[in-house]
Amino acid sequence: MPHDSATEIRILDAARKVFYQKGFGGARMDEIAQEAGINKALLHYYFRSKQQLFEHIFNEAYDRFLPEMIRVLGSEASLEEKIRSISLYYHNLLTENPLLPIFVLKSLQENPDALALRLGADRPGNPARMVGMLMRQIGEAVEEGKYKAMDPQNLIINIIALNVFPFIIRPVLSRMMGMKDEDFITFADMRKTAVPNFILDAIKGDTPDALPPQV
Amino acid sequence: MPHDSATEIRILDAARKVFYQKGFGGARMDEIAQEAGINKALLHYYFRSKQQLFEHIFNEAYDRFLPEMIRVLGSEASLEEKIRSISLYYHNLLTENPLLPIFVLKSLQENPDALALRLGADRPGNPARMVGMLMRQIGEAVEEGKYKAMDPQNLIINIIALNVFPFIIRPVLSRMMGMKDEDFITFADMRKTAVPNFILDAIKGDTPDALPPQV
DNA sequence: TCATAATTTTACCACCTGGTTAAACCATGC
DNA sequence: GCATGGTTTAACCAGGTGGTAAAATTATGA
Repeated sequence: MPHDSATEIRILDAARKVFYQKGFGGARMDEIAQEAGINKALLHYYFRSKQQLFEHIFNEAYDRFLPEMIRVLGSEASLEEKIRSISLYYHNLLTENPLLPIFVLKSLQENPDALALRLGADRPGNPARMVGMLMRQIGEAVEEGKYKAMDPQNLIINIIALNVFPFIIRPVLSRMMGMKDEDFITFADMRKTAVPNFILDAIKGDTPDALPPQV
Repeated sequence: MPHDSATEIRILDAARKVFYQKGFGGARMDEIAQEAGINKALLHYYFRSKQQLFEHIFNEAYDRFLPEMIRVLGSEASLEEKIRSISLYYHNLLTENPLLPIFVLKSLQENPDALALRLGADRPGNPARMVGMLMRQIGEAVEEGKYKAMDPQNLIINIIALNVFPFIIRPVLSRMMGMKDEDFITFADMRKTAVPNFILDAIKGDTPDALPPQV
């Protein structure tokens, strides 16, 4: 059982690169091998199958990006502080790993059930439980009259949407609005404060949630 | 050259279904043929190659969902009316075609350049031009003092993000937060008014865009 | 009715893909 | 040196993939 050998690290680096770009179905074992500077048989020597190699990469991503998020959500900070922290956190995470959102989405769509156990597991630090905590905090802040009445679940989705979406549609932005790489970086950088401001203004507003449409 | 024959329609229905679910790379010609109740050779008889069949489906999606959006953006309505209209429009579109966003994202990532010409073409009704018009309208409304100072591009991304994102992460919602199909429909239905209210409160708020983070 | 063209099927091919086998290579200890 | 065990490679295989050829079937019109 090899552990942390130079070869294994090179394989994981290559696999991460290829899987992130192409997803499970689109990735080719030969391409990963070539990217790692070895041949395909050796790849199977270290990781028995494509599936096992993929799971290494997916779990690694999961373990890398979740703990910090859980720390933020579970802290004693105020709602405003949390909203600002989450925005900064996503900004840093996605600037360093731009392909992460699409990778997760693709994986979840290609193989929904295999990942369900991981996401749904009822252990401490479980994301669902953390989201539940944040929802309670939102509910309390609303009852105290700090913010207008709203559905906590709705707010959480909005927070994540505003922070993650630009990275998901980055290719659209670059082709449709002619946004170059440096433009995107400037844009994303500006949003790391503009987004929490936008959210905080929204939840302080006076329009109740259930207002019917006027068009 | 066959046109609109019953077989061709069955093929397009089948291709739409399979391509939407699995993307270009994941789709199998045999599966499309079986779904259409014919065999693979006939598929190639109607559409010479997988690539051509795929482009039919992609262009069809593009032509179906864009004109109405352009009509909304190009109308004489006020900014508030447009924001409400866009939210309703996305809600209807994505409720009827839940797989559309992921299909577009996947396609754009798999084959970015082939679709660039379509998105970037400088013809009237070109999306980039419509977005430009909306950006000018936002800028004017801000100058009139109706809303706080903000970056128009930022607002457009926020509008789209809040409307589209829930449909993109629907699989996450169902597994992580235990949201059943009927729950999601209720949730999305509520958002079609909650989202424009959220946005309008946000842009009426008093926090300037450039406030530095406080955490 | 029957020739002609359009439609549909059967059988097939070349190529790619994940995975395996067996042999070769190489470090280590004696 | 050389035996041993972990590491790496070349060669290969079975199954699946997009695509094609040619025969069979069905519609069309004179």
